[in-house]
Amino acid sequence: MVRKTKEDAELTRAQIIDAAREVFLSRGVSKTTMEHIAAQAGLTRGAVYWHFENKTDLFHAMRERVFLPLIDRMDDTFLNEGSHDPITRVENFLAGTIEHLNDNLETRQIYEIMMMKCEYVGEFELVMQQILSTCTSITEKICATYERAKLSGHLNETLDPAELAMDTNMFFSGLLHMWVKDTDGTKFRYKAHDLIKAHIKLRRK
Amino acid sequence: MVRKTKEDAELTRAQIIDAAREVFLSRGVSKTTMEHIAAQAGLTRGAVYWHFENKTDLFHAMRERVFLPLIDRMDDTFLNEGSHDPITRVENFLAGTIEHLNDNLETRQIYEIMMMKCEYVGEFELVMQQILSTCTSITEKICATYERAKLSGHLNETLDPAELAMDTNMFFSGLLHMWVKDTDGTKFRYKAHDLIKAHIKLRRK
DNA sequence: TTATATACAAACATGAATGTATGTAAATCT
DNA sequence: AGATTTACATACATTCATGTTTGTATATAA
Repeated sequence: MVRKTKEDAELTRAQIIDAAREVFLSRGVSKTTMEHIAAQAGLTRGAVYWHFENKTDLFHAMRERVFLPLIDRMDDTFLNEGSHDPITRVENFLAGTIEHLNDNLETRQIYEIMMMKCEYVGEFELVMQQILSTCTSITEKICATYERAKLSGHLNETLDPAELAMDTNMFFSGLLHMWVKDTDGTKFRYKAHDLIKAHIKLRRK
Repeated sequence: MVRKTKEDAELTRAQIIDAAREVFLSRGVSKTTMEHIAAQAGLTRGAVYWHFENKTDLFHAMRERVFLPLIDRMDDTFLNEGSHDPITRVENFLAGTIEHLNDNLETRQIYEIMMMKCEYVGEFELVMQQILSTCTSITEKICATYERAKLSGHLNETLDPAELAMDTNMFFSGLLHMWVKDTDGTKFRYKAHDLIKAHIKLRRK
């Protein structure tokens, strides 16, 4: 059996990405070979090399599955949830991200790979830069939201929106790391929502 | 030239660890070979294999140089700086850790390796567990300190020490990650102390 | 002072992993 | 219907890293 139809080929492509994710997760990106991935997908290296130039190419394909949607979701939460007050919108963004991780196996695994099973060296350093600038843009959006909260009187008026936004960003970054790294869920995952509530409570009037 | 004295051997051992750190940093742990390390140290693989069983063994030796002192420093800051009020002691711990990273090249590089140039797979998963439990113990110490602050009236009395401690822990974890990852220092490093001040300010009465 | 253990260097053997090249059957185009 | 791609599998060549073994000069111990 060879030469599938075009849709079939697209399907095996996705299948290879899924296989790569599984193997990356259990063996780490560096120690994963094309053979591992092919075997996990029930194919040979020939198929993998047909669809992807090399492991790096495959990694980026996997990553895009998650990080392009992330940007969209962020805008949605901040711009379209006009019914809640600004501080609640921030809270919903934080809680929603955690919920999304909780519900979505693919996203969760890719985050775990990127935080614990990947070395940011050479061409991967660009990825790290990209992550950092995503963080910066999140901070800016949170800052703008806190400023609106200040205007609408929902924010404790003794506090500075810019400082609060960066504090929230550090908090969230740390929370994400802990959440993802607590793979058995015994130490941090179950507290995540309470932590977010407590963090947000510090800001409310 | 062979067969050095016992002190000479101990010196080359340290030299190998230093070399490993440099190479781990630039090539990532997985892609580093014993040959790379030996060359960087001006030796052959024979020397490296004499002092260390394998790369993992060498990695752990490198890591211990930083993480054993860390535990000590933590106790010092929390227990012996009795002259300041509790909240200031927390602030000093946070700021002191950043300062230590700033001043100490070895520590900074090892943190960078552990956060960005290392895959936590197989035997390395234990290291991650260890890091997580260190975090938990930090939280506990911060919590105890906030509780003393509440008793001594330095803490805003509407706040819960346990919640605050976990919030501080997430904040600090995020800050450390950002600080280390901002390798050129243009995005986060220069703000670190202000971020800490702002974070602590939220807690003071 | 001689024997032995030490601190390495050099050589060897083995096992991957990679990328490419070739083969091939079926889908698609003309 | 025949020609040509496509979507893989298979085979090949090369490079590279590892671990081990052996060699050896010198500390150190007896």
